Amino acid sequence: MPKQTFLNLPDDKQKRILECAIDEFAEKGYRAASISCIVKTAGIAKGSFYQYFEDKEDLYGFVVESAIVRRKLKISSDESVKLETLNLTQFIRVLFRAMMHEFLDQPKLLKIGTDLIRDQSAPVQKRIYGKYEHLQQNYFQAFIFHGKNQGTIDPNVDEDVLGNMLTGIGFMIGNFAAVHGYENLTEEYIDDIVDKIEYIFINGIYRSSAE
Amino acid sequence: MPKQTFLNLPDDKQKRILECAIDEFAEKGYRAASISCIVKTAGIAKGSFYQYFEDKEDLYGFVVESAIVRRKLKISSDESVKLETLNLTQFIRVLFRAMMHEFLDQPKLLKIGTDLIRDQSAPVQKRIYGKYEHLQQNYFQAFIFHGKNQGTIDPNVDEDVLGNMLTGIGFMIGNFAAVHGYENLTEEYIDDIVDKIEYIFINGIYRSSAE
Amino acid sequence: MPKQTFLNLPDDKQKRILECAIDEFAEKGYRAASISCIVKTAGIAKGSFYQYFEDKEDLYGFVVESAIVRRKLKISSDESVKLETLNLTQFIRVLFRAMMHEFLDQPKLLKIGTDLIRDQSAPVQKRIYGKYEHLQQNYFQAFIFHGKNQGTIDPNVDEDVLGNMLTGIGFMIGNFAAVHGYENLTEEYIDDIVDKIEYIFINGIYRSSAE
Amino acid sequence: MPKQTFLNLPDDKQKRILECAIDEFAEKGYRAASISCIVKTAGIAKGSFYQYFEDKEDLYGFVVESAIVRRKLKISSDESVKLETLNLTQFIRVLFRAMMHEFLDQPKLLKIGTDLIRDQSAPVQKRIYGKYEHLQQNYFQAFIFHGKNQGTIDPNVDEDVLGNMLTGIGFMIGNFAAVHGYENLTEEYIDDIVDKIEYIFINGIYRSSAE
DNA sequence: AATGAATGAGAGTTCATTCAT
DNA sequence: AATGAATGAACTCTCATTCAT
Repeated sequence: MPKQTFLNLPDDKQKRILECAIDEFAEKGYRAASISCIVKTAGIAKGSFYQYFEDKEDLYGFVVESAIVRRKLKISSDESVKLETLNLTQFIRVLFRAMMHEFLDQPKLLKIGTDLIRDQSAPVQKRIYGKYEHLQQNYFQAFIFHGKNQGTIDPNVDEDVLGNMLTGIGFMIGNFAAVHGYENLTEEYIDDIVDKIEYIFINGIYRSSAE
Repeated sequence: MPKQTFLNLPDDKQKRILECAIDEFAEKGYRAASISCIVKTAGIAKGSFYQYFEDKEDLYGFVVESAIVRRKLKISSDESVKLETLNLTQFIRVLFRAMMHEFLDQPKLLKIGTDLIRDQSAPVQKRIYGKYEHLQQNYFQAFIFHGKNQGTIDPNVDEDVLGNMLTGIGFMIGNFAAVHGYENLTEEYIDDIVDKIEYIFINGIYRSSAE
Repeated sequence: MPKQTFLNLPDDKQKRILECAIDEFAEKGYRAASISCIVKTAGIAKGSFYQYFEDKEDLYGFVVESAIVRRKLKISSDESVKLETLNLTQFIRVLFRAMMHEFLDQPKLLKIGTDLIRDQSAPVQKRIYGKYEHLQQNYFQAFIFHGKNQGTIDPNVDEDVLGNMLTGIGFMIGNFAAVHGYENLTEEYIDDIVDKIEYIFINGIYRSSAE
Repeated sequence: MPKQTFLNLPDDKQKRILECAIDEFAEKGYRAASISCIVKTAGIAKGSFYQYFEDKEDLYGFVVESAIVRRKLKISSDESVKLETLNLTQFIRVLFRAMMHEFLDQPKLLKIGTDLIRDQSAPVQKRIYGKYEHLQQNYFQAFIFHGKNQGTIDPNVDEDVLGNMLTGIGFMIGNFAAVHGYENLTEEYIDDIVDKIEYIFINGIYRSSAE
């Protein structure tokens, strides 16, 4: 929803402004983020900002949207073609790898995204969130449907619960990255985590003898 | 770290101030919370506030600390004694019920707690979080150790992964409550969710024939 | 004082710009009127505006001038020829009708005109007003001279006082229109008001026995 | 409607702030008046202003109210006692003298007052005006009723028209003062004007022979 | 110790005007 | 001549914090 003026800007300038905004919103959250700070970092006049965007909320919406778009692009361009051909184990590995890579590539966008999901007491976030809510668990819903259709996922498994567990794992990874540093999220480490998750999803958590 | 002046206050006054602060931080988050609002609600003078606490951050730290203290108390006094006697199914049900009940009893404290976990980029939160990080997943760690010791939980299950999945489910429930309202978190609904989670933890998510 | 560039413009474009400016100044007053708004409504570029006019004040002066010109045209073309042939009662009726009709025909110009008269403290208005002050009470001066020459108006009546009273009535009508809506300024209503004014101008305001 | 904080201020400080506000609103009108300018002139911090008043509109309302209060006080304390005992000629002289003196004493308040009456397109003025509208022509209504009851004013004279004519004369005097300077509004000049108005109200404006 | 008025930096936003194309 | 993006000063208003009583 930025104004046409913004869209007419040279790509690198658009990108520069967007990156500065992402940095600011990710670092400080919606409320504490400062337009003054953003324009200073981006090297534009404050008046210019208001020729690009309606107001702070408009910019925020744009940042959120761009986060979603980037996310979508990532998945679809990298994996979607082959998804049909994967068996379940491969599928889940691909999915979690993609998820985890997101934390490495776009940790700030994810920070903004989780803000959006959680801080719905703030009216602005609520409003923005309302627009994109339906895009939420698409990942996992798609994954679960796929598995059920393939006949590999147990149809008795509740979709919402499983979907939300996976969303929860997303938070877990983010938290891990935040605590241990993004540089520790190596490919190997990721695969190890995926193995462990997969183990639970295959075996449950109980001792065989206990069943 | 409130000043001695605060600790000298009569207990009910201390409590009143704390409750007002909790309300404010839970509702608006750290940044948007207003000292003016807190002192007005608590019925104290603004000047007095700064004789009780160093500054806004000092109060926030105090609120967080008290939240953690309360949380611990809750679990230990209610359930810990009997935990040893439960079998796994009962154990997990008790645990999730307790978790869910927390949302009903202390939604504000939980709001503050999750703020703390998530918003670690905000310098204040970072500082405060650093002090209490080690208190995090105690719940689930204890639960998993217990299960493994009992011989009911598969020792191959990774503790961190499972612990974080459960933490994730905590977020899920919180989100559900935030979206659908705390009044919809009935006992029945909770049990239904627990059943579904349990199903996954028992059976995994895959079709038996796929194993 | 628009620049030559403006005067070179096709008539309809000039007129369009003028009308938009009138609308804006009438609706919002000098200070609140927005150049951005005017250029958008008029469909010209903001840069062009500053090639037509020196600045906002320049446009305002042009609007005022054009308002005065229109006003003069109106009176002279409609009534002046016949004024000589009217008796006093007819004359005053014609005059007030004309005055009142002005509110119906040109409420915006009148709004601008009264702004000008009243707001002389604002430096811009002061400057502009200084140029056109002498054009003020021409209406009424002419009317009074005419009446005195005809021998119908008492030569002892002070011209300035009467002229200003009539100007005051102008404001009264404007206020009535503003409060009750221009659509309530019907012919019948106007005639009624004129009758009442006339009654006072004929009889004075005192009881006959009191004289 | 200022906050209690303002009312607790020492009288001279209250007065200083009020005077600065009057100066500003009178000089620039509601819209163009600047809070920054007022606080600088009054020598208070910007933050303090917002502890005294809700917002700009609140201050404006207070200024308007104080204008009305001053006006009322003036009349009632100076003249009201004796009004009953005056004959009409004396009465009208007293009234117009009072009116004219107002321009000398409070030209700024009158400027603000007429702003209020005229500029009802601005939502703020409209709102404030709505509150005090009923106080408007009280002067003149009282005067006319008094005269009619005394049997000195012709009951056929329309009250609204006469009232508005007198209001119009108020504007006239203001305009005269603005154009010729307040220093020219001497007692003698005032009496001269009153004589001329009175002449019209006694004799009407027409030549006796013309009736 | 308690009060609450005073402070001023900083927030988001607007707008007349300039300037590069 | 025409364009419309760029500019920055000025606006109203907020709020954590200090200070005088």
